[in-house]
Amino acid sequence: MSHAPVYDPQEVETRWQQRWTERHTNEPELDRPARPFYNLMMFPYPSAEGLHVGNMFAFTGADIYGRFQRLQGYDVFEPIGFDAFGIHSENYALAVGTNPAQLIPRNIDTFRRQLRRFGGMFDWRHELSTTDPAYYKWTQWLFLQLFKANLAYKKRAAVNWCPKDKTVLANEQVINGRCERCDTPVEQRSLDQWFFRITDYAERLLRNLDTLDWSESTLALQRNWIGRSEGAELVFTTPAGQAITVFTTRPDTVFGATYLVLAPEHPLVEALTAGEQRAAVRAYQREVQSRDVVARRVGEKVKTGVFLGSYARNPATGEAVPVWIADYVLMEYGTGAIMAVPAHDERDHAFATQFGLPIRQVVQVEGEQGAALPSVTEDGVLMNSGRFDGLACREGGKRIVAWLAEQQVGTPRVQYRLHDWCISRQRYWGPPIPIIYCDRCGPVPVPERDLPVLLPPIEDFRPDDSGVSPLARHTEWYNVPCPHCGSPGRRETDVSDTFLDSSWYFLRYPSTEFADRPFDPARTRTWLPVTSYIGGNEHAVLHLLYSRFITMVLKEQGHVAFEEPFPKLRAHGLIVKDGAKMSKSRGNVVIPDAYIKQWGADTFRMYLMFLGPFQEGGDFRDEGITGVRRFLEKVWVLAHDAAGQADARPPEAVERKLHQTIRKVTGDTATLNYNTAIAAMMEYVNVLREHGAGSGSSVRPLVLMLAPYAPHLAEELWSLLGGGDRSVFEERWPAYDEGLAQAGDVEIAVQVNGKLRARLQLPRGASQDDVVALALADAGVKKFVDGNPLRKIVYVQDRLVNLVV
RNA sequence: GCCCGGGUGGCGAAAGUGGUAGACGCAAGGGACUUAAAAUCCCUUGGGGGCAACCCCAUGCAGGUUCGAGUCCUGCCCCGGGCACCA
Repeated sequence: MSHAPVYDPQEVETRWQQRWTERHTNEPELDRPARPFYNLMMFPYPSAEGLHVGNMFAFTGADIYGRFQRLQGYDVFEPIGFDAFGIHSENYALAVGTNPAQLIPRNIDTFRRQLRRFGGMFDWRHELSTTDPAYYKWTQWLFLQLFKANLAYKKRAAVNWCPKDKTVLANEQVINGRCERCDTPVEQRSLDQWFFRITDYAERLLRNLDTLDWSESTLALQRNWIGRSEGAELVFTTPAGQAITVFTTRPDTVFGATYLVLAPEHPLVEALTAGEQRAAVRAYQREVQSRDVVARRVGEKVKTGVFLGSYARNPATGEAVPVWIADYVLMEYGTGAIMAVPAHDERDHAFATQFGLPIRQVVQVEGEQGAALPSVTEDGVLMNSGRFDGLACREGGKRIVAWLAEQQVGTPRVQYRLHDWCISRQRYWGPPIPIIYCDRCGPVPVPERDLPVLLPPIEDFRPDDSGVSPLARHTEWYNVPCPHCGSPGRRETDVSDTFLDSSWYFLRYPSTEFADRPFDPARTRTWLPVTSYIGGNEHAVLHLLYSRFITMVLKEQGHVAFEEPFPKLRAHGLIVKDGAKMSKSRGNVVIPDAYIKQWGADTFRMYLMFLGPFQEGGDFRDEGITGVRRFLEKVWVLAHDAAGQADARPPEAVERKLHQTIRKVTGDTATLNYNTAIAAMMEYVNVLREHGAGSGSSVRPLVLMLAPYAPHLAEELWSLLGGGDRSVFEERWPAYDEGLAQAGDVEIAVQVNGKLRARLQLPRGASQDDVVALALADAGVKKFVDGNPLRKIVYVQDRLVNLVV
């Protein structure tokens, strides 16, 4: 009969959260840590709705890992902050008609309260927000470093434009080619925008991936995004001598190139258009432009295009092939021009069929017959290709490029899908790009001593029809003297992309108290690169790629000593609701507050982790939560009972299970298999209860193992079991003894012809002869052996024996 | 279309290198305690057959390798996520 008091999670949890704050439990020594461990999780964007279950799932998983490492004896630094700039905040602010500068602090307050309540091991001394001038001063500084290194440049690029709202739209604000607010069809506009030369680093970004300990899924996403392809640039020449350079990954098929297609924006279009085609070409260019940036890509794949009225010479065949423009060729990739091989490319085939262009087969694939078959495989043999006939595609391609290179009309070439990073946003809610335009000096960087360029607190932050940021209306702010020559200048009015804010926040955390430097060299040496990064694959490409790029640049400039910020990264799974991603529009977003109130943070944390494998995610259903709560109550009672008893050595069966459990939980926690670690602890509790109850020596290790998962409860029970005033997180993770974990008896499966027929309970280490003899003596086995001679015996020590007859 | 994950009981899920499928939990059914209910505790629970001890069938589908396949190989189907006219 237990005399344990009632488990009241609210009371226990608030009490321990207070103590953690008072005693600075979660604040490691940053300057002289013995064993630094930087435990990073992806900082949230503080939405008005508050932290949702998806955030909590991610943070809990990362927090368990941090707490586990702390119990291993590391000085764990687990910071948190807020990614509070950006279009989401701004759109919400527009919707409610309040300046985001007023809204964001409120949202952050809510998040801070929720993050404390769930029991994260956060070092709040080092909280940061990207909207804090003390932070974005250094975001602007970062821009200046790239500018000075000639890695930032300005270029005209298309943006989405809503003609009714007269504003620039982000891609995510365009729904089916229409403005998400007013449903007006969106157009393209060309604006001068700032870009970072991330493509200069494409090869390094790709190659380094092989050295990183990352989730396979994240690596794959990043490799695809960088999108390396090998091919060649080939030159087609017009009778007038104009060279049209195309990029192809299949130079082996050049003999089948029966026409050329340029992107409608290609600079040569004007010069290549014959007089009689002028009107049609203009009309087509206008039509393409009238579509938004998104529709150009995801629109129907019906091929459209116009003949320019001119021809160019195929460098391989010497024949004149017609030159077209079509929107299926993109200016941003390759050279903006392609040679079309309709016999072996689906898109070219569709286009050629539609416009009656010739199709010539140049690859024969074994087993495939017929000239009209568009085969894109590489394991074919060349045909209709002059002296290259009969060569395998790969080999033939190489020789054709070499041959064309001799004539100066071919070069091997590697292409990346990755584009330069456009960081300009014609918006209000971001860090102003620190550039001043001067008529005499051109674009002049704001001197570092003048940073930050403060975002002015303006009344009307609505984007307007000028196509420039609302900041342009703030004349006091906008008009400044040129830092070079002092003549009247104008500020850059675009702000930078939020991804720039988040591309370096991990460098800032250990150094938040330094106002005069972005990151302190000594602190950075101690704490970086990040020891463990846990986050979702929604950031697999943009954030994780930009952070790597920025770190490479900082390394080159001597600001940091490493070029990969996250040597170890694990992607967690997605929490879905009723089989679908949670989103405001679906109305299936789960807010954790009510669950924490009803069940307590410890129960809710464990429930989220018990739902399924952390790295796979799962469907949120609240039915199972009661099982976790029951488990914690059992632990509560066991600990209270044990606290009142003499500390006896547990019975053998309990001791064995204990050591097996420590082994299992240690391994599973280290590999983020939290669901099975929890199951193992449940099994152990079941065994303890079967043996009546536990003593201190059998319950204390359980409390330690539970601590990362249910930190408040563990603290409470640890102090009850003699921990005194010390936090359980000052203790060490329990060790297991392999000998004690080994079972005395084992169950050996007996199979006849691979089918299970009996099980034998035997002492560990029984010999094959003994096992076979005992197996043959078993009535059930005898029946199936049926007097036949044994043809073969398969014996696996302490596991099974298979008798083959 | 391409690239990643997945498909196992009523449900969430377990099964180091091929070796006793379904641990752990939920739900459900039965029982104990109770005036009663809740809570708690005990038992049952993949499907089928048999009074039984046992037997047969079962890890998306179809083949294959093996003494033995949820696990490996080949070809499909379905679901989730990412990219998407990238030449």
